[in-house]
Amino acid sequence: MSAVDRRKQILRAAARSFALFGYKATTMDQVAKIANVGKGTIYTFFSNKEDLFDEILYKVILEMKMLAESRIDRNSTFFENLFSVLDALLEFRDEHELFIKLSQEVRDVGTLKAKEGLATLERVILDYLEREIAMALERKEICSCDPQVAAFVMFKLYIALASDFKYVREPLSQVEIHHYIRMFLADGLANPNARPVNIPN
Amino acid sequence: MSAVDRRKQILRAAARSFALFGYKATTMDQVAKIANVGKGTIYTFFSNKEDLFDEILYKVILEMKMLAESRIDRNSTFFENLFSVLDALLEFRDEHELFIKLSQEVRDVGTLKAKEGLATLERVILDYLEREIAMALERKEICSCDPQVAAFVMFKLYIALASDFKYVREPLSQVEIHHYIRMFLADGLANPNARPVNIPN
Amino acid sequence: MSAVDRRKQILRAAARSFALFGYKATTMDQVAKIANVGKGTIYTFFSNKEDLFDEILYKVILEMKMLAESRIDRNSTFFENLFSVLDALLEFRDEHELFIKLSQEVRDVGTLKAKEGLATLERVILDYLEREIAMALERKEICSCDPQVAAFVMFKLYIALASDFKYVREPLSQVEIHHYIRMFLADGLANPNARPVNIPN
Amino acid sequence: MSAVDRRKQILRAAARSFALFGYKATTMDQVAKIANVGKGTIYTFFSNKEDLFDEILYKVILEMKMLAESRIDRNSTFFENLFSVLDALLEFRDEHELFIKLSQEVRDVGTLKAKEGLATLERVILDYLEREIAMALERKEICSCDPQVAAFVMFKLYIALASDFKYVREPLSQVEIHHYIRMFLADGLANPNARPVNIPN
DNA sequence: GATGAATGAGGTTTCATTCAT
DNA sequence: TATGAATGAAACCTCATTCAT
Repeated sequence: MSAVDRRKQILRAAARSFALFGYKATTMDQVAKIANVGKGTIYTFFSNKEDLFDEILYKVILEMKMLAESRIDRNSTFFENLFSVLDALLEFRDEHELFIKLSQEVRDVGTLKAKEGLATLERVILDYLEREIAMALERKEICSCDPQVAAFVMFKLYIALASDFKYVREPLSQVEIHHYIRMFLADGLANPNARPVNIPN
Repeated sequence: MSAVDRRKQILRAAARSFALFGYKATTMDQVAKIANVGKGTIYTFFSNKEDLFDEILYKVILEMKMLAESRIDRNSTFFENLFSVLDALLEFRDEHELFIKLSQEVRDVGTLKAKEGLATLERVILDYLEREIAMALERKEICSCDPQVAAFVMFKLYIALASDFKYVREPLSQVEIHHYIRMFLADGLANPNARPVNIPN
Repeated sequence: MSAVDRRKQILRAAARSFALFGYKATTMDQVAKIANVGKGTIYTFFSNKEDLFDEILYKVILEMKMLAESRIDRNSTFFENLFSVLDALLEFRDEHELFIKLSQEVRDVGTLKAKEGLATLERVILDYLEREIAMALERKEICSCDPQVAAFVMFKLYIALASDFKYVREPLSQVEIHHYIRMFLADGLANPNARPVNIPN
Repeated sequence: MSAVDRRKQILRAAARSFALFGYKATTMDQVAKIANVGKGTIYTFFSNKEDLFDEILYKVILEMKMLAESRIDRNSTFFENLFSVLDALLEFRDEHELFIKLSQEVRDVGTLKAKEGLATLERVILDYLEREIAMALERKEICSCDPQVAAFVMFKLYIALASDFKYVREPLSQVEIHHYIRMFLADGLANPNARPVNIPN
């Protein structure tokens, strides 16, 4: 196997383990076993556990950024863009979701550097959302609110439905997630005009 | 200092540390230092780390149960009751918030017993919410949706606003939280009739 | 209760626990509980665990010395004296046995001082036996052998029958012990003249 | 050094320390230091202290069983067989002696499993001896006695001479041990026909 | 003087990291 | 270069000893 393949395999294994068990509970032995490489091999590519973590973080940030930018169309409405990006995210859900969990476990990551890394990603996402929301406000597409709070709620709502939910009930399909985000974010629960959720299955 | 005070001090310190750093990352040395007691002292009150954790968990479950039951009025509407309980929870925010974080870190808690404890609490809350939502649906107070999803979203929305938010921005006041939950849950962002948030300060 | 009574109670409790569980496995909490006094009380009489141990040791040494001396009659034969002392020891078996165990656990006693204490007692007993055996040899009462080895075997044989045996089978009565010591020590297993053991029960 | 060598070194060090200081008083630090390995290295071969102890126990049980079976000859007399096994045991004295001590410290071993392990070994040895003694009784090779008591005394006598003795005096040679066991067990101290001990040295 | 809650040194065990092969 | 055995810092927990009541 090539060195590049090995590296990717380690990254994939680590991402999977970090997501499943968190930063502290992920042991290098576990990563090595999942990646099917020797433990020492990890250290030929990454100088330590934190570095490995950071690289995964950085990759996800980059992917998300590119993905979002490729979907935004300045001629579309806020909600059209939001749902377009949302659908793109959901297509790679398995991959990103692995990460999404980590943002909730910031507190477990011992080192300052890793903490900052996670904060960075969250900040990148929130900043982007805030700008979009601010623009939507100016165009009166959404009702008056603090863009910071709105962005944060969107972010958490997405994570809750796309990832957290399956830990307590059967996981939601892409269509269901899409629908519920529209229901809670756009229309409101008390809105009598809200369309009922149509679950295809 | 009296024994009861010491016990409380340890509980407070542990709750604080569990909430800040998670279960695994909380060391008994740390708890001892925060509580300003010797490490051994903790073990005179709690037989081990898990016991300490369980006691905090149990106390929170009890408090929340009592609090919710005291606020529900069967003659009031769903949203009236929801906001009444919400306000009660927010009054003790500092105390409960400590716990709320833990529910996000279930996966990091090593022992089965602790895991089950956390799952229990979340399940208690969700079950309660689902029943209330199902009743509201029958009375047509809210629009058609899966009560399980709606309950889950409410739960996560509360945690996001009351607790998570302050890790990225200035914390929200009780009034703001109240208002945003109404906005996202009841009225919807796209609703032109939604009242703007009035921050007293 | 008087201070002297308290002191005795602690000594008795400690002797019991040392004998049952050994030096290391005996905790001061345990001694306090058995003695029905506060843990701190022990430290008003004994400066530390080792001191408590030493005192018990010293007391037993004294008792045994006095007991042996009171039974020895220079006009009697070696075996008559041996069995006389033996019977005296067996009368206080419960009390002494508590100690006897300790001589086997010398290796568990962490501190040099305690180790030396135990060695002292064993040495006192062995020296006494050696002198008696040497005298018996001169009088041709017993067959040619190294008094050091003979003394040691006598000592161990006594402990084995009077104390160790009950950990694997039903404990032996005083009469049985007496008889078996005679059989193994004086007559020999292969001796056809040896009288069979008459167990009264 | 090879892994197998390291493993053996740890076993040897642990056996030595268990024998010298007992189970509780043997620290993993001590074993590591004696074995000249890092503390963690022990845990690459044995999952915990008890496992390390059990392995030593099991090995000794096996060795003793095989050794005894290889020496027993049904056409020989009881004492011939006894001394044959005895000599075989004495050849590996250093190795077995390490264990023998442990049988005296059963009471200090905290865990049930270890306790049972030690009891098992003692029981195996005693059962074997009892059967042999019962057969000897039927053939009138030895005088009337309880086989349980006789077996126990033989066991303790062997331990006393082969192991315990050197803690109070110069250790006995193989020939001396052989001779004294014959003297005390077969002939009796008071037997005028007993041959004097011939120490070759 | 008696007490037992409080303490921290020292025990077992885990795991990120190193390094000889 | 890839490996995994070896390592020791740091975690949890016990218990002899102290000291405020």
